Amino acid sequence: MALEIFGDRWSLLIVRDVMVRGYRTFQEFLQSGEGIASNVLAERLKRLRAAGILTAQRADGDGRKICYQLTQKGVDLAPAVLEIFLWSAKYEPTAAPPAVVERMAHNREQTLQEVRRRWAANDPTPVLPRFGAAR
Amino acid sequence: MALEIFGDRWSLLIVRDVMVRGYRTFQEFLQSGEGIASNVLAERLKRLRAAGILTAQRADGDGRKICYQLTQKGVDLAPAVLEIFLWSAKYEPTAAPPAVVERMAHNREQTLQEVRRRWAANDPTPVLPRFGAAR
DNA sequence: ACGGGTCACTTGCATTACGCAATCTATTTT
DNA sequence: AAAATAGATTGCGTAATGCAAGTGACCCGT
Repeated sequence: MALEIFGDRWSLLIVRDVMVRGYRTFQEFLQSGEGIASNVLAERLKRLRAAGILTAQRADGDGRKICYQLTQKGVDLAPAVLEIFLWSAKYEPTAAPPAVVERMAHNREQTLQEVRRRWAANDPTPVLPRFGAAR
Repeated sequence: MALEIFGDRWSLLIVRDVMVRGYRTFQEFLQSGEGIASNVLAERLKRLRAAGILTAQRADGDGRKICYQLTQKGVDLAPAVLEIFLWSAKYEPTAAPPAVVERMAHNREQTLQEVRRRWAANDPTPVLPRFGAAR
């Protein structure tokens, strides 16, 4: 059940960060406040690419940066990520404002549409603002 | 994002097994074909109970067996489990018949209702028959 | 009521994964 | 050219995992 890929503490978190927080680069993932180690991050990014969930390319304008993006397979995880987020919001203390959670819970399809739209448009604007999204 | 609880290879698999395959006992989990080790299984069951996702009680009729059940918090994971299952069915080889997957994808709410109904009625009949559910 | 089997774990131990800090190479900035 | 930055990689100690064997409680047929 996909747990060969997501059966660890970090993979889904990375997917979520690129999906709803608009993260693109190694540094952004590293400094996301979750505390992943750099070697583990490198290994997970490699694995997510191998699994066809992320793609990577050098950023134009800065040849050092590598720009990670979701594939179709990756963005198709949006419903799962959303449901996990909603469950977490219900049962765990979260920094996300209740109003935002409420809106996402009642407009799931609209929220997903928005995620897909931003993905298709390569729009890195966060779906969830900076308040810690889903801890 | 709940990954302190599910950030491992086995926890969600256990939840799925009790949720849709009707598993209740240690032996059933152990022999589910996934290959979890008994010490790890014991530890995960303990953790899921501590997290308030499972409860345990001795089976009436056999004082050796311990009957694990989902809590409300546990059954509320159904949407997330369903979405992960659908994603897996789409992108991984699965033993589940395409017709079944199709039906679940198009009748999500009905499928979830059925899971909740069986949970409320304490009905261990598998939602997914024996074909390997969601590998 | 005794012996064998079942059930839910535990224990011991080798292997693997992880967290952390330091280091490396390529590229960009000053 | 020198310093800084980005994306990793390496070394190492600790924690988690897999595997086989063992433990104690309980059931069942004789």
